[in-house]
Amino acid sequence: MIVLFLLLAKKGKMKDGISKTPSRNKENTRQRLLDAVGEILRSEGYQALKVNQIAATAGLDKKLIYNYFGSKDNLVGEYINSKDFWSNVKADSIPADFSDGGKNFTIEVLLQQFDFVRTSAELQKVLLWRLSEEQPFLRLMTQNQENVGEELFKHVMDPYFGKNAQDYRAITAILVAGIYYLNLYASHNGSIFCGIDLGETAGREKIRQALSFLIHKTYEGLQDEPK
Amino acid sequence: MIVLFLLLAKKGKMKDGISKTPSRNKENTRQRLLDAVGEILRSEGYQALKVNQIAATAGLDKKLIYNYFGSKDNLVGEYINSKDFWSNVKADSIPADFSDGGKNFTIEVLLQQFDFVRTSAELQKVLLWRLSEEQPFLRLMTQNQENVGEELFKHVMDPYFGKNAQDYRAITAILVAGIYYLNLYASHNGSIFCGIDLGETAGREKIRQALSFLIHKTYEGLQDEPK
DNA sequence: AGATTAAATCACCGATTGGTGATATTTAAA
DNA sequence: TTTAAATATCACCAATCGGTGATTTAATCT
Repeated sequence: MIVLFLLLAKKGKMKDGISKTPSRNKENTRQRLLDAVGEILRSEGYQALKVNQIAATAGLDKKLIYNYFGSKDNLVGEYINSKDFWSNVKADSIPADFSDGGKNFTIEVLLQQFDFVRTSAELQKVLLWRLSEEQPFLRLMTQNQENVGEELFKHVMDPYFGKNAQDYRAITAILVAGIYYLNLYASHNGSIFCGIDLGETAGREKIRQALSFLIHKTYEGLQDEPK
Repeated sequence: MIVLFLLLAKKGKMKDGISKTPSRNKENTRQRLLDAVGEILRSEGYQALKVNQIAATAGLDKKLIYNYFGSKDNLVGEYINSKDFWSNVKADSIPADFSDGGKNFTIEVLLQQFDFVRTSAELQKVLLWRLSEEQPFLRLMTQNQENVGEELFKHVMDPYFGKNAQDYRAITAILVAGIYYLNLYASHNGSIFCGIDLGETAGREKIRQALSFLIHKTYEGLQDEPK
């Protein structure tokens, strides 16, 4: 009985008594390695993405990384490319009307982005990674992000703000950057920044109100004012 | 003649023909190790702060790190503690009058901070470090920063904004965080963020104007408006 | 000058890193 | 059933990591 179990287990036909996909399967193995990358990235960050670690997490031999992906960078790159981190920013994500120059849409996206970055360990790790290393696949991801944003700016905000379009972009740049940094900061250091406790609901609510306030004032003050 | 030169050089009494402090000097050696930490931090970042690397940069044996500091962390910690990264934010750094609730002072500090982070490789590396690892001496530095800011908020801005004090803090938190992130971003990734090129003078000028604009609007709109 | 002590170097340790050639095992085809 | 090919594992490599005991070198004191 025990022998039978071990035999089946070794054949990869069993897991908790339920048969699973055979382990000796190229596609399945590739996916397990890709999944391991995600798991490590989320839990420990890019620094922990070592070949041995990935293989151990996947429960496979590290040689397979080289067999199926050629290198660790290729494996990691394929994982990153398979993800779409900016889906919630896309114009078609929320079928809003842009008659207000995208004001409400912008507020919506910023607040949404604030919560998303806060709750997504993976995005946090990737953002940090992007600040720490220069990797081709990270460049690709960055280019992707810029393209998504450019589409919005060009068709919605630029026409609305006219000659002040660049000023509006600069403001959103600061706000988005602020959203990123605050969340990265809160995750690793004490969560108090400028006296605001980002670990508390009240503190985060203040940040949300501030974002909303700043966008409101921007749409008020930047529309007509020359220069 | 050659023998004499080698002898003197070996004795550490010569450098480019000029006598220097003797190499067999505890204080001097400690300082050389501390200096090496700074040099590596500025040029390669916290990830490169390995024991072997530090010793090699200082031109000394790594054993001395343990002899004089006990551990690498102690050495690095002593280096970090010896620095004051927030000198330009202190209230006494610029003897301004705060009759405007610190409005001009705030703008001044933010713009100054923007340039300082941009041009200081060391501060950038430390900020990144703080987002990546939890280290006791980084906690200390963070606490220091919070204390400096708290002093300003409590005595200058809080009284001015009254019940909206927390809202003002949230806004500055976003702006400061934005300043940090934008500069970190520009150093490692392509310098274009939200279509603003941070590598160009023009792009950075837009950011400065945006900071100034947002503070102006904040002082306008947050002073009287209830809630 | 010789002895004492502080300062610095050297040689080595076990663990971990990325990477590879040889080998074993399983599946599928003949 | 035998063979061939795909899949996965194993054993090992050189380089680097943090860390330490033994030793050598230089400065200081008598």
